[in-house]
Amino acid sequence: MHDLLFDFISKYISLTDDEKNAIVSLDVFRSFKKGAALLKEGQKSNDGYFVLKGCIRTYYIIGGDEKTTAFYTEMEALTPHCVINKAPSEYYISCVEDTILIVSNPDMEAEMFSKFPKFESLCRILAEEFLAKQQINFDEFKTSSPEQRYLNLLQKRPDLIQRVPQHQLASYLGIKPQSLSRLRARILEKDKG
Amino acid sequence: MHDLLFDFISKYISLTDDEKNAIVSLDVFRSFKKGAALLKEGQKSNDGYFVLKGCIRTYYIIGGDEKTTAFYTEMEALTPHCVINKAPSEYYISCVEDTILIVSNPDMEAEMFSKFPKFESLCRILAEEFLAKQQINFDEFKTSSPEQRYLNLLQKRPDLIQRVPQHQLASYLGIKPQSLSRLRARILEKDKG
DNA sequence: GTCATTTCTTAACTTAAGTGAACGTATTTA
DNA sequence: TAAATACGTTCACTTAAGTTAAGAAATGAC
Repeated sequence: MHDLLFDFISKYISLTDDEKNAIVSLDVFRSFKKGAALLKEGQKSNDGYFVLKGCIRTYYIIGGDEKTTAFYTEMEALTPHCVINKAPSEYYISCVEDTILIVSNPDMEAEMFSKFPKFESLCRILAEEFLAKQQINFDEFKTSSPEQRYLNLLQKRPDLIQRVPQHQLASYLGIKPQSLSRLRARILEKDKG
Repeated sequence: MHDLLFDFISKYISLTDDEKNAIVSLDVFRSFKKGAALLKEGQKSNDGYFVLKGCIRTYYIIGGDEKTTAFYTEMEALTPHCVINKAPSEYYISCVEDTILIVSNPDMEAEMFSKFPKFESLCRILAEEFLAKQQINFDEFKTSSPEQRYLNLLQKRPDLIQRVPQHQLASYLGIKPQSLSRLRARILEKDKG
């Protein structure tokens, strides 16, 4: 379990045994059951998440129905907006599967950063990297049709299509569940013809 | 000009005169004319940008036409994807108006970070903040119709609608210029009725 | 100032997504 | 186990975006 994390970190910076021990001793590894709620609309929280195993999603409830906007899987990090702007959360976060997370908070991070400045470098690099990736995702979303977005997802994150219910995928693709059904039927029809 | 920058930074961290001088002596302030190209598809570059005054945009050329995906205005930073992944750029960057930028690169940043670790904190905080903001933008985009997105933009960045040509706004909203024209006519019609 | 180009709008037609409803099939849970 | 709920698909209909084309208005170049 810890090795998963350290292998990942080693791609960016090298850690001494001291530093590894410091992380482990923070005791931040947490397990959650499928469906568990991590954050609800209106709540304030300081918790940031890093997915070691499993899958979590963010969703809004708009006009009574769920709009899933993001999925975070292995080695992806999420700092909810409410942690940054210190306001009640606009959205929900819950577990799509049984999930193991690192749960951190700003105080803990500040302490780690002052003890081991290297960690702040790591966080900066990860944030910049994820930001650039996120921008590309957004660009692709804007410049393609729902059908293209689905086909793109099929290429880039085929696991998601297996792991996640259709109606959650639909809003992730910016459409209604019925439209996703139809669109998939359309694609199958094309492949046949 | 420098005050613009220092006032902005002072919201996050406090700088000594030494540190301010270090920034100024880097000599990173650059002026560009409207329409100037900062980066082209296929080019490699290490330059990151911070907008002091003016407006720049990123765009792709897909099937022969421009797809504008982002605008950066005063006090917004852009580290192009090609700087992060060290590959040729997928997109273009150019100036929408006469613009004054800070142009930085990883070597320069590394030097500043080691001399003044505070700058790395600043960059981490800005990246995390921008990432959370970006996520909210993306969420809003996914969960709304083109018309809602236009109305939303009218609320949140009314300046853009003045500063930027319609056809660039259209792709920024994820639609064709004709659809934006029609959509605006539809809104005007509603307001009248 | 004139010409050429780009930008914006309008219109008619095509295509695909939204909507509301029905139905079969899991999955829960009492 | 039975009833209830949630999920995915299909259908008919509505609405809005894409496409193609044409023309008016603004901008830029010479």
